[in-house]
Amino acid sequence: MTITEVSKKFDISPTTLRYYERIGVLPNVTRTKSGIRDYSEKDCRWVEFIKCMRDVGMPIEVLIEYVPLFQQGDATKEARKELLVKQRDQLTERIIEMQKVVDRLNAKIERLNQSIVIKE
Amino acid sequence: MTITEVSKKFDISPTTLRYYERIGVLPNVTRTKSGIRDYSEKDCRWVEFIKCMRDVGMPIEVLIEYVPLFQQGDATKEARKELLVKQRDQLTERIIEMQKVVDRLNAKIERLNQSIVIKE
DNA sequence: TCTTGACTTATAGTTAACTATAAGTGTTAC
DNA sequence: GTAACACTTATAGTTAACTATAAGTCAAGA
Repeated sequence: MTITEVSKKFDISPTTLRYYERIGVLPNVTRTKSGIRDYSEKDCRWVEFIKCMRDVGMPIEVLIEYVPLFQQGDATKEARKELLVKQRDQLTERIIEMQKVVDRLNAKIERLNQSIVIKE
Repeated sequence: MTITEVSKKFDISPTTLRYYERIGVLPNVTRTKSGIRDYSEKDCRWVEFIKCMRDVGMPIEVLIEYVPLFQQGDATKEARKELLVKQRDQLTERIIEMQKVVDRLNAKIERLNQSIVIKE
């Protein structure tokens, strides 16, 4: 897959895809013999993973740490697990906080509903 | 309450508190006759609300829109309700997405756990 | 062959939301 | 009465994560 195809598929600009690769968040992408990026299945799975993690606010810093660990294979399993557990826990905490805010907004909305009804 | 007290209570710097007021995200704070900020109970409730909303990622833009609506009173109840409903829905969607990522991370962690156990 | 699109490096700009600095004045508590 | 804190306006800097521009090379399809 060319960079524009991947760009469309995941809605990430080619500039950003190159940027991700440059800063080490995307493992080196497969190239044609002439040097043009030719994203493999595996490359695409990485792109999707990065997008997914970025979309929920995982910092790029964390991904920059994770990628080389992954590439080093079995030796880094414990380290990767720790990183993932930490991120999962942080995400879980944020979900709980956000759910509380949803409840709070719902209470506000409910009060507005009631006073609107009374007025009519 | 002085600005430093409020700053400590909510863990927001005095600079940020003044900034919030300046951009219109915090309704004008009560002042002493000499002009020094003297946060009332109500002022504090606003600070807490703003902090809470910012903490879950609600954009300042949205709060800048909400505050004057609130100050205009009853006439803007419908508008405020719409704004709150929209924000609640966006928050809910983000929670769902984040929960999916938590599940995904859990699956990854589980796989790592298993392969670590097998190796031992 | 020529247009279109890919490549590179390097630098600079953008956005959101602060955060800091300066420079000068005013106020309050000990 | 003075040190510690508050105030103001204005401007500039910071951080994260892109996003854009330039300037020049290279390659593949109609």
